[in-house]
Amino acid sequence: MTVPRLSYLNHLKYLTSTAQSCFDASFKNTSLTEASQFYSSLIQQCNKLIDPSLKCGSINYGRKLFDELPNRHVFMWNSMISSYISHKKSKEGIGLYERMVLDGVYLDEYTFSCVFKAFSNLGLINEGRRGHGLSVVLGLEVSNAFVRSGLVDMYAKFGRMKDARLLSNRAVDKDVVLFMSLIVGYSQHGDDDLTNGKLVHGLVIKSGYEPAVASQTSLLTMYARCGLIGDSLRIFKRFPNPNHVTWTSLIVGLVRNGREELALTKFRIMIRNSIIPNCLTLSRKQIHTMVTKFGLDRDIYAGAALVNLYGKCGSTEMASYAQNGFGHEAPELFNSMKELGLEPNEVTILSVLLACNNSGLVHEGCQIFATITNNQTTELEEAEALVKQVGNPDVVLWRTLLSACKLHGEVEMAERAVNKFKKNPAMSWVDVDREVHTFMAGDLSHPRSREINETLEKLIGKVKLLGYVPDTRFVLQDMDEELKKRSLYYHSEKLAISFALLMSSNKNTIIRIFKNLRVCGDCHSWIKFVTKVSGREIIARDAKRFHHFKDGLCSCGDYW
DNA sequence: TTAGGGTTAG
Repeated sequence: MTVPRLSYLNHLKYLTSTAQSCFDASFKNTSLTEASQFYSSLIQQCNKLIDPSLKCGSINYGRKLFDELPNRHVFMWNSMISSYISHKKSKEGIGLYERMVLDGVYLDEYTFSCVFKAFSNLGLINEGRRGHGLSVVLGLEVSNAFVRSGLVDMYAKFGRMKDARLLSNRAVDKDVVLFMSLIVGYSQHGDDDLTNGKLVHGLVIKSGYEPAVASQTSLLTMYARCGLIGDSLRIFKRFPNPNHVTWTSLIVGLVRNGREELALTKFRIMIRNSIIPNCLTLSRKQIHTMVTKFGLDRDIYAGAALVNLYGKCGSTEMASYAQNGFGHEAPELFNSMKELGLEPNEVTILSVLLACNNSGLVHEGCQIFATITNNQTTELEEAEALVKQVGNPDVVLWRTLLSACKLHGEVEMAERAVNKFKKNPAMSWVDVDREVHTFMAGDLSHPRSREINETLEKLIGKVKLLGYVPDTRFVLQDMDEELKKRSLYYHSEKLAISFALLMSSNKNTIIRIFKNLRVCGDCHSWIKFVTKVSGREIIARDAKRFHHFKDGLCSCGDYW
């Protein structure tokens, strides 16, 4: 049979209606095979017409054709849905999927293999589960690898690694796509799932997919995020030609695990190997000269990172860099960014204000704040509303708001902000032999608590001889003077430092501690004395900035 | 003859 030449849409209409009548006829007709063959060839022609219009990106035109067709084959529904999803229109894709369900269109494995992605894109977990149920009822979860990996990926994206794992266990024929979804899931949500992550790695090795470069980098990231940087390094060594993404993943992993110096070394090796870093590598590495050398100072992220140099980097080298008044460059850089027509975002503004604050550039800080706000009070109210909108605002957000209130004398709002974060208990972390130990004030839970307290008492005795006087102004609770002194002695940072001193006698090893809140004035003075009596360097990163204590002095110049 | 995963940032 020849198909008459008609306009595009009419042609499609003709094809589909012919297909439908042919399909209807096939039930009455004795020549069923012939009819169904003709039917499929017609449907193919239809999709050949409709699919390219979707693939070329003219999705609206494709939809128009789709809507006007008298009969739509499941191919067309699927093409339409997958086009929506790949064009970042998951909502529309799901809309069509739901219409298919309501209209009683027969859903097939192609429908499900793309629709789960739309659920995870939109964070629709309940709808996703319902879709999962439907695929089970239709027998597609079991029979089709595409459907299954779509489901595993969806659960992994939702962070429901247990469900993802359960589903993948059921798959007899695990393929590389399934493994990738699992590995990426574990690397992003798997802080408590290291055993499973390792297990998956084992399975990947067994199934022969290990050499795939992409999954290797994911493995590297997975181990780094779980704190096993040694394993990341081992994986990295096996790369014959690591690219800039691989390098960046390793460097970011090292920084995350507190190995800044090694990260810097790796960064230098990377440059020596002629791997050009991009703004992502640099925004972590935070190296000013590199940023300007590669012309990346126009990039807003690199710019923000550059300005943020103060707050984040824990390496001695960077600290001394910061001490040389680098903070003065922050406002200049900020202004040149604006001159270039780059709109600063909230991170840029926060960073530049932080840098001004750290360098005592009050005037510059106020000026910058003024340029971004016309009506300051209203802006502050908006800021407060914004903070409240954030699902679970953390202490950093509230503190940012608080500093803004301070700047504008907004006492009432400041009180509200203070009330939100004061509940956070003070905690300190210390890294000893690549293991992180956590301490809270008066903490007796550490297995070596008794020895830690002995070390601490001895230290207090020694520093008192050098002139340390407990400053009880930093105890806010209402109690008698002696008790106040005792409570100061057991602040979390004092416990963490005592533990580090107990564990390592090597004078060259720098002690690094982290604290979730700001270091208090008494501890600050105490730590300065401790560097004198122990001859050790101590680096403390608190919630606000970074303090480098050495020979009885601190890099912040007692201004923080 | 319509389908699935992919590492890095403040």
